[in-house]
Amino acid sequence: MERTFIKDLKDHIGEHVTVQGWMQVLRDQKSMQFLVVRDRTGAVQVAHWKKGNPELAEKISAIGTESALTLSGTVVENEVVKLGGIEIQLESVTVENNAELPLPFEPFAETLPDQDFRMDWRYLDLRRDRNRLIFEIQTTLEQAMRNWWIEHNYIEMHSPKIIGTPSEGGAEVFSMPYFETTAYLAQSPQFYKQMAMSAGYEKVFEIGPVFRSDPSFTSRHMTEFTGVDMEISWVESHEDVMKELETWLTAAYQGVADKHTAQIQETFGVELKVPSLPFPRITMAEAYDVLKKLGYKLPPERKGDLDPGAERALGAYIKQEFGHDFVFVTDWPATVRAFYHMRLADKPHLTRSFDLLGRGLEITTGAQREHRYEVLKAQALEKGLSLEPLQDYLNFFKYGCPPHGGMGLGLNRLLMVMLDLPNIREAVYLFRGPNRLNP
RNA sequence: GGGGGCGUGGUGUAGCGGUUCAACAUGCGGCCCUGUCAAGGCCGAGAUCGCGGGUUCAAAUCCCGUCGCUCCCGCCA
Repeated sequence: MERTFIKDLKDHIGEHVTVQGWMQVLRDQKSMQFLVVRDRTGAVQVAHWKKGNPELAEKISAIGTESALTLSGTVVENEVVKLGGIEIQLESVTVENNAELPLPFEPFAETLPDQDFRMDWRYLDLRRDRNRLIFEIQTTLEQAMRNWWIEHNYIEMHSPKIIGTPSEGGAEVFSMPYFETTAYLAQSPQFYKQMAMSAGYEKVFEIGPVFRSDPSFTSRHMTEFTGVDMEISWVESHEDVMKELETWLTAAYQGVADKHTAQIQETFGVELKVPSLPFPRITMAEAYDVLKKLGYKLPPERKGDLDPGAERALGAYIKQEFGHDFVFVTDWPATVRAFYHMRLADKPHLTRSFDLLGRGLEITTGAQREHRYEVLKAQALEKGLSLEPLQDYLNFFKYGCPPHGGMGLGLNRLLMVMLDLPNIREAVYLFRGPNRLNP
């Protein structure tokens, strides 16, 4: 038995074929039966005259919506058929199940079941073309990212996710028993990609899971998500990191655009635009001026930081002024940044760091790192961190670590921005949040 | 952790003190229909309106508590 994909049926007119897929609709009439069968490549109408084979007719009548089936028949052209002008005249069918669906499966429905309910039945929700397309796009996106890295001599790393010391110091770490001691789930590959700089790998990337124990109930947070990290050596400033990042991200967009532009327009109503280079850049000080001009009021306790509303306002401003979806906000105050961010030489209260906003959503944080052992130690102490648990990390910089920098990007957030998805739960295969561990 | 919103048949909604208030759509089951196509027509099953308490002659409807979901803020990617 050789399977034919539905998109290829037009090349098999008059031939006997076998098709495998799901039964989307059954129209069971007095003398005829019509099925719409869908596989990953499309949908086709299948017709059967009851009189010819009453036994088969009875079998067809019993097929439940969304049953998986293998069918064979002859492909015929028929311009009356609205679905592609062809149909299969059915000869036999094998049905894998007939159970009633717990949720409606309506490809054209305007209202979907509640988000939480759909997550309970995620494996059925994922069958919808729109959802499958998201993960086809994700696959293309990751491949384009990877192609670029490989062309530019990056080394891929897989750092451990079970770690002995919280990697960025906060309370937002998951801990777990680990034999006679306690282990933590990595909040980021931050320390390990910097270790690769000390190891002399010069340019590394990693795509891997990231765990955050934040009790965040928003449309853009998860307790486990896919992090995309890069780190490069011999940079002179965070500007070098931003240049690398924007070039790479543009290539990733190009990869998706080459393959999916039409589908994205059709399914998400979004015109996928490959961002132009360079991305707009704005210092935090300038951002404050813009926000003041826009009349956006930041609470005084923010102290040089932004809040989500300010980020959205900035994103809209950049879109209006520069026609760009992305903006780098640079030179963040040291008070709101991690201790390992390098400071500006002439303004030590500011860091050589940046966030990348996509359509007003924070998708990336990056910086040049402080690679000088003594300075790094001093900055850790200044933040009130104790050096002892950090010692393994600090040691990376003792024996000839080049100046370096890098960034971390949320893959799911990037998909949200790219496809204009309203909720990160749509941009992940299975959502994990404070109240969601199953399925 | 703080704040707002929502919880009505399988699913999505309407009703928001009494009077067709338990409805509509869809799905499901049955019957009808010579080719349908998001098919159509008729009939039917299916909800003590999240749960507990209170107010009232009367509660899906008002109040309190509780649980669940959701969004925003905090935190971040």
